[in-house]
Amino acid sequence: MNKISQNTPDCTIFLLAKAYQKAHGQFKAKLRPYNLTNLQHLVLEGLWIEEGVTAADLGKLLVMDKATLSGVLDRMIDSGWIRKESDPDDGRVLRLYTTEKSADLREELIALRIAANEEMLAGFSHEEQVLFKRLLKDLS
Amino acid sequence: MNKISQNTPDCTIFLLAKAYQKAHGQFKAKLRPYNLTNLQHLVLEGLWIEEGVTAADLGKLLVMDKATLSGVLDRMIDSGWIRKESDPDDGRVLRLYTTEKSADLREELIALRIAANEEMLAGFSHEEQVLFKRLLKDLS
DNA sequence: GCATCATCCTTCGTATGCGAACAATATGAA
DNA sequence: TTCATATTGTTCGCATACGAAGGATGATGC
Repeated sequence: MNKISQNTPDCTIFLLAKAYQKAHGQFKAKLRPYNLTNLQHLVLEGLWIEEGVTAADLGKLLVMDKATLSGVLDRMIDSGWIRKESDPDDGRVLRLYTTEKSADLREELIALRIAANEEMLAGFSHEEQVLFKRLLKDLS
Repeated sequence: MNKISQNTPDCTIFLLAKAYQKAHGQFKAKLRPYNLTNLQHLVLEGLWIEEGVTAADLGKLLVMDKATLSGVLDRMIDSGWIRKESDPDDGRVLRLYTTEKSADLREELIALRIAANEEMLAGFSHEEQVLFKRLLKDLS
């Protein structure tokens, strides 16, 4: 049991995965009362930046596979967070818009994301936080 | 499109998720020739540390949900990487062992993980690598 | 010895994540 | 114009993830 605690730290990918899983899980718990998943929240943040964005562009924005996005969008339409409109100029394109429901919760949900980020980094000094973000950005 | 590039960097959880996804995807590509998934590789590494480990203990070791692990183990048995044995002293317990197939590839697969880690961190200085690992460890 | 509780594993349901194939549509070259 | 090609979104298949419930088994208190 403690053998692995001497071994796995050499695997940074493992550490990265577990750090991600923990942060993801904590944010997930915060979102549960809203019946939103992490990915659905991310889609809303994307739409608040670019209302009427194309599904393809949103996928690029969020670095998300279009196959994954397709299902997420359908579920968000079913639960009333967003709506689709087909582009009049290009029959292939879907444009995405937020609904009143999401507009009403916008400030609350953005605050939730900010709080989740702060909680995750709470144990770090300011310098460590800046460095950590830079290192992560360099990796992506 | 560039609006989000000014915005998402404020979300460290997003950066963490994307860094994880990228590292995960690169390792996944390396494992494809072996018909192994990332999680299956991780299970093998766990078994090489503790042959005959309990499924429950392995889950704790790898910080993995037992529900997830159950399916992973079944697929690994089907593909001949591991085998199950029920504990003679405790009828609830399954003990996991590697097969010859995985023993034969052990050094190769461990080298693969080391290479994947080095590639991921190749852009960092030694100091940055050490610091990055420490920050990740602190998060988990 | 038995009822209660804890533990181990499985199964189910829902939601990613992503490669691959596909239909519908647009675009560009001949 | 028409055919080849590219793009958009959907669907399928497989593999995580994980909460929740359930069945089998062990341990504990009385």
